[in-house]
Amino acid sequence: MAYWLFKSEPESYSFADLQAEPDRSTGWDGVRNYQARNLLRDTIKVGDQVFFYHSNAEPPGIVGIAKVVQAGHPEPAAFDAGHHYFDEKSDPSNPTWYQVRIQAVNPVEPPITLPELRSIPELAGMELLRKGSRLSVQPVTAAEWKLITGLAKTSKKKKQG
DNA sequence: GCCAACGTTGGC
DNA sequence: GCCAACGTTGGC
Repeated sequence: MAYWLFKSEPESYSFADLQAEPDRSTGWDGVRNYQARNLLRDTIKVGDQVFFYHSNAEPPGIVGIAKVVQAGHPEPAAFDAGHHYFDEKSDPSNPTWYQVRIQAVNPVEPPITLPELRSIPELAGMELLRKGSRLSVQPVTAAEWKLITGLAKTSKKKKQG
């Protein structure tokens, strides 16, 4: 069991969009970075848990939790000539791009914002907070996961009084 | 294999 | 909208 953080711009695909899917799940397609592709193809497994992060948002932050329901498999969109993610250089017999399927578990309400994450000394080494970090699929350590989900519960209790 | 040019990401 | 940081491309 491992932990990950997936970035998405809410304007293109939000956590609400994921929750609105018929089975609350989607194939995580459109990743066009080889480091992230390798994680999708080789490393991410069924049952792994995922922070759903909104980038280019106001504010950016973790807005939900999802889980992996299907491990890495070739990304169909890359072979679909009509699709935005079509890649004519990708050979179906040796696919370039991979996806996993994730399913919404629950929203994080209120979201845990980027400034909030930055304010926590224990998270100083987190990939997301690294200067210049752009990886859209990135590992999260068990300690980071535990700490952040703990924050989510705390803020939820506060909200409920 | 080097590296400049270019495109993208994503916080601010 | 700006721009720093990064990845990719392509000329040489």
